[in-house]
Amino acid sequence: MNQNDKSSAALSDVTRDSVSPAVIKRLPRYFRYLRELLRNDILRISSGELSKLMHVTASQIRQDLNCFGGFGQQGYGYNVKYLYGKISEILGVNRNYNAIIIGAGNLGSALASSPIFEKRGVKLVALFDVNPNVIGSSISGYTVLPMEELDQYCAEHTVDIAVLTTPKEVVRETAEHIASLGVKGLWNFASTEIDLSHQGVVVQNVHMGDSLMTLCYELTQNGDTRF
Amino acid sequence: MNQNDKSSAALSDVTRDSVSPAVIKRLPRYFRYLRELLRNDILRISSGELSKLMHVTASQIRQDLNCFGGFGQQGYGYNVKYLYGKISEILGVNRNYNAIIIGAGNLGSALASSPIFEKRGVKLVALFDVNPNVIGSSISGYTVLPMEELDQYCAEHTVDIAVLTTPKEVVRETAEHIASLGVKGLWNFASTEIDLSHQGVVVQNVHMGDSLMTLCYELTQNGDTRF
DNA sequence: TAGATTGTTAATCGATTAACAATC
DNA sequence: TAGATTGTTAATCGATTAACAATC
Repeated sequence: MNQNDKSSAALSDVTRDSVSPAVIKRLPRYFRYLRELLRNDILRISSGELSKLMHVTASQIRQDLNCFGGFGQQGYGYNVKYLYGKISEILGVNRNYNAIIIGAGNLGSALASSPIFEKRGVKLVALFDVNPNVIGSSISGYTVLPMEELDQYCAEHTVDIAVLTTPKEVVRETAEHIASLGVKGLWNFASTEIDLSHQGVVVQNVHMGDSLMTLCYELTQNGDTRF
Repeated sequence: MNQNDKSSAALSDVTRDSVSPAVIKRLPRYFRYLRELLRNDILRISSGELSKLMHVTASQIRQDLNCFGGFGQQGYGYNVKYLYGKISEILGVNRNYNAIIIGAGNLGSALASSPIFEKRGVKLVALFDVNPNVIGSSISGYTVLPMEELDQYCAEHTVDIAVLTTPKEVVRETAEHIASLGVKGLWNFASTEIDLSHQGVVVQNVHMGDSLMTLCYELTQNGDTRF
């Protein structure tokens, strides 16, 4: 949307050069803050102002954004709408990726019912499960399909992302199966890590439990009058 | 459990000195792999073997573990059971922290029904919600309590961690309210970031959406024959 | 033009890796 | 003892911050 040819070409050139993982990990955070600014009708912001808001240095913001091109203007700052558009483009928000959920248990249902996909331009298209009690039931407007239909479904539809919310015991074989069907992205919620990079499949392992443990660690360090 | 006084004292000394954030973030991963080794009756491992398993350098493993003390033995390697115990201790797994969930919606229910707390030595003790349709219902054996009873509950019970699964619109005020009741740890699932470090409250913001966006970014970089 | 703020280079800081002496 | 592997120091690498010239 609203993209001019010149900067779009420049963008592709730059994004092909590998950008540091540290920078990439920060992009979604910029995306969130820019959206919030836009929601509050703030149309212009300097790296200095944004740095106060986000609690990072202005230097880091300018450095980060410049990995992808000169999105600002000297003496003015950044046009929030334009910058938001660029970050969205970089993150692939306007690519309309299709996602399926494998495992329509509690977590799968929670994800299906949440706006998490929609807000990031990802379209949830189907849910699958092995449990006969769940198959055929309706979750957030989706009829849960049996796993037996997965192959056919993937053959007939474009599926970019599979969300894995199966028990961890079966997640590795499920992942390999899905990869064999040509799905190129896995979003894995099982605590078992998956690596299919050798097959050209990108994986994000979520590990909510690690986050809980880090919290416990910090609690344990932090004063902790109970002990 | 099974802790000898000398090494325990040494441990406290070391943990008080601040360990680098990069190391801390890796601890839960060691915890996971060590548990898995133990489950497979592997009682001894060298940094070299563990490095192959975890796809990190042996040097990093030895460096990381040494932040907390000499847990290995030259010429032998590491005793898996002992090391697992030590990491557990560092992460506070045996401290029996109590947690409550605020917001018994889809995600809150999913967490309550999962073994995520139990596996890390955290005890879920109650769920709260504002929705009259949810209050009084039973989720995974817990009767959902009305938010009005939160203050009294926290006064009468020890609550270490509050899990925030409320809509993001109310998460900041909820967080401040909970902090005012003396709860020292927040596990926040709303996409709005919370910082209450000035009040001595530790917070882990989960941001599942950021993970999804990073996946989309990688998909976009990775070949991506659709475009 | 003068003021402001970016883009970018150089300096600093922290984290990772390599190497090896200590030691089981 | 000889072999293996840790603990630890030193070297490298990458990421962050500071500084300032370019420029709107």
